[in-house]
Amino acid sequence: MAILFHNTLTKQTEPFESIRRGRVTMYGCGPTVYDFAHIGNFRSFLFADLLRRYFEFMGYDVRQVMNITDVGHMTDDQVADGAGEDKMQVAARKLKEAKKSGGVEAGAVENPDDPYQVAAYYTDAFLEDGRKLGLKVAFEYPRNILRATQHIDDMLGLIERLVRNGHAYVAEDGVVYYSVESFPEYGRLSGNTLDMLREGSGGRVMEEDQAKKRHPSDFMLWKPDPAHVMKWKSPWGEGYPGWHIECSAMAMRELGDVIDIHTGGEDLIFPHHECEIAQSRGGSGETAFARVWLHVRFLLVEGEKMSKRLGNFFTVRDVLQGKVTGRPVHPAVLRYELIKSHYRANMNFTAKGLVDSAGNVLKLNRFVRQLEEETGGASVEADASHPVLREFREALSDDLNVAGGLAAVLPWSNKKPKDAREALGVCRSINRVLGVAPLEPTTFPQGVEQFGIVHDPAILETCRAIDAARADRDFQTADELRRRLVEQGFQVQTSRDGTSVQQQLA
RNA sequence: GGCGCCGUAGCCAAGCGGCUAAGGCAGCGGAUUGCAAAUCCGCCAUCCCCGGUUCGAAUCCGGGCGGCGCCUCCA
Repeated sequence: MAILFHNTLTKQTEPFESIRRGRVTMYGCGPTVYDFAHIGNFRSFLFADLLRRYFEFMGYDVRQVMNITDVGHMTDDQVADGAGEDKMQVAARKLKEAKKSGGVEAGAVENPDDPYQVAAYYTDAFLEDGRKLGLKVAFEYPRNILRATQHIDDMLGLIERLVRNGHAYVAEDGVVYYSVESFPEYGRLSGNTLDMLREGSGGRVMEEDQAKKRHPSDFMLWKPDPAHVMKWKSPWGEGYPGWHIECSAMAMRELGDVIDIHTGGEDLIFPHHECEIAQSRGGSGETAFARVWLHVRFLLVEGEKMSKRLGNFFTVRDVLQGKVTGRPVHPAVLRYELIKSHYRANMNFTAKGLVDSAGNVLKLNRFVRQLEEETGGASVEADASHPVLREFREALSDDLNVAGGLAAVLPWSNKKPKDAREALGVCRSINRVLGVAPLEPTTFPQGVEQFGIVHDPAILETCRAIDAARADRDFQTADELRRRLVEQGFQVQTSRDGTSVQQQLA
């Protein structure tokens, strides 16, 4: 069966064929660690995760690599390459403020002026969030998640090659620039042309800075700057790398000169990915860097662009702690919410959507739990021709149509299956991709409670009190106790068999 | 102004030229219940607009309109 993807590079939906049969190499742009990652970032990371799980589900041997940008790039790079304030310093200042106001636990970062400590703090936070949301690659750190600061040598090697073969030059200010005019295909990915870029740059960049470049779109590979907080020795003086070079250097180091798939948010198409292609191909001489480029659309929050000003800017921890719904959200619910719609359509993140997702996640888990009880947990490997598996596979094979896949699973899970063991096998197969029912025990060894099952003795005692009151026909007391449990975020079921509660997942 | 993606019910969303347009949430009616919740049964859209191709289009083509992104750091 054909696997189809909409390739940004060709602007067409085309059949996928990996470079090496049965193997896929994937590179995805990861987070910068100057702050906590937000849900928009995670939509993109989860897309890469889903893609990787899909290929594994299809029997491919997958190697997925992601970067962590822990080099402090500059706040005003757009005005003049390397201008403004170092983002690590901004992060340090914010951390100090947060420590004062108690926003960050004291001692979390001993010395905020040490950029490596700041980076380590936010890297840990990212990994923690990623693991909660079932991001497989987050469990492989430090393998497969590479930090830019650990790969300066790879970057220097690539820059050297680019200078040597004429794709890069040292300008009179000592900065090493990539010459976009040396690479005829610059602009192919984004649909830009050098002429258009030249015009478009008018009035937006500082003339004096541009004068040192051969073309306004030439971008920085290395900037000598001994005063910079994070700096490394190089043939062009002590300084720091440009922000595009890390991805090229690390992807090629880990995955080879040509990779199968490169992913990222749609905003990265230009300039970041355009520049990556230019650097990588300039260095390798290959006719491609990534054969397929996949880009995730932006996420909106309640119909609006997420911004700190509008107050609709949410980190993963904000959502999990209940900042959106008013009660804690189970990580599987957030995972489901962020993967349920097609990656090439804008998704609208809403409190209502989260609650809806919680309903579906609960339903799927209930279904799996029932099957486990019925079979004692013994599943039968489901035949690939099973209608649900087939539909699921076909939907995902069509440009990773998760919604279509869910459309096959949800109606099916509403009905009692004929063969429970086979059904359980189907669920387990599908869950290797979705990762929500349940959150896989292999990837969540500890720390995440079973879905909705309540162990709190005080709560269970209240349930017994309700039973007692109802037995006495003291309905006023029973109703009052029930009302309190509901207020605390529990779903309460009273029946002849006694009162039981389930934790709301969102 | 240039490049690209998207547009199916209140919300999410399937659909890839042909049975009465999946499914979920919400809503409504009913069963059940001390009352609820949960559960079960039933109801709930002609597919952004216009034109074309076709025996037949939500599905293909052309033109609009709308949303979003990029062209400047950003998933």
